[in-house]
Amino acid sequence: MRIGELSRVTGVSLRSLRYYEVKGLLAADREENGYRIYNATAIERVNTIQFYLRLGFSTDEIEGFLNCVMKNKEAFCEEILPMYEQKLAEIDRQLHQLGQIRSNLVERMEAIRREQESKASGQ
Amino acid sequence: MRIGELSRVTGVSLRSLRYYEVKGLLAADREENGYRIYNATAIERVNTIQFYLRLGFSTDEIEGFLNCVMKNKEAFCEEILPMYEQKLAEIDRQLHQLGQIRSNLVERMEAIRREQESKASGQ
DNA sequence: ATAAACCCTAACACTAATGTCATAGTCAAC
DNA sequence: GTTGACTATGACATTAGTGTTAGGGTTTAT
Repeated sequence: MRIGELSRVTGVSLRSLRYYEVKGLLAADREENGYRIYNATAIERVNTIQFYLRLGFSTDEIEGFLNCVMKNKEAFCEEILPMYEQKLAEIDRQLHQLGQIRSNLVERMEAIRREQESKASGQ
Repeated sequence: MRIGELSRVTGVSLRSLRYYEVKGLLAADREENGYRIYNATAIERVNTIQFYLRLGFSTDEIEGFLNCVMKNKEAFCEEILPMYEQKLAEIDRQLHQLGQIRSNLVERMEAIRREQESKASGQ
């Protein structure tokens, strides 16, 4: 199939499909005129790429285990679990940081509201 | 005081101080030779900018209320509480999204571990 | 008068996946 | 044989604050 069809079937833009090729995630043969041709397995491959992107993995990270998880079940790939653990730690760091910011925001908001009330009550 | 001293006192880089000027956050007079000169209030102003940046506000957002909060107490500025609420909502959206991703990660990790164990137990 | 420390502007880099546009070749259908 | 749909590559834009470098003036102290 050509790139337009692959885009329609997967819902991924032409731009992104070409980008995945540049990043080494998605190979394509070429017709004589230079058009990319994909075999049927490309659909699942693109879906898999999107799956990992939504999990917060970068294309560079995905490149490290995509071939393995496409050939085997995820659990068979030894490199995948450490990647998950590392990504989880990253997410937890971000959650912690956002939580800190949130606390500070809420604290300031409460202080402002207290000041406004004390002013309104003629205090 | 000149920019180098302001940088030393506040711990903010020259680059950032000049950037704040471009963004309209921090005005500076000029000596005849073109050097920026700041009055003493610039120190508190820079500290205030940093305070809001750490709360997750952008320079554009800070520009909207900085003059008011520098002249008055925060609670006096009517525009500030809606900004806080908006920022809090933003943070909560991000927290929610990160939480979703985290759940998916953990779920996948558990599934992988289960598969590996069932394989190891000769299942 | 020279070295060291200071200041100026302007510009590129960075992150990272995607959108968009420009220019152009190819192909199918009518 | 021309229109319209499809494809190709390449390049710039996006976010946003900061780092860094280049090239060039100024001030201060010795």
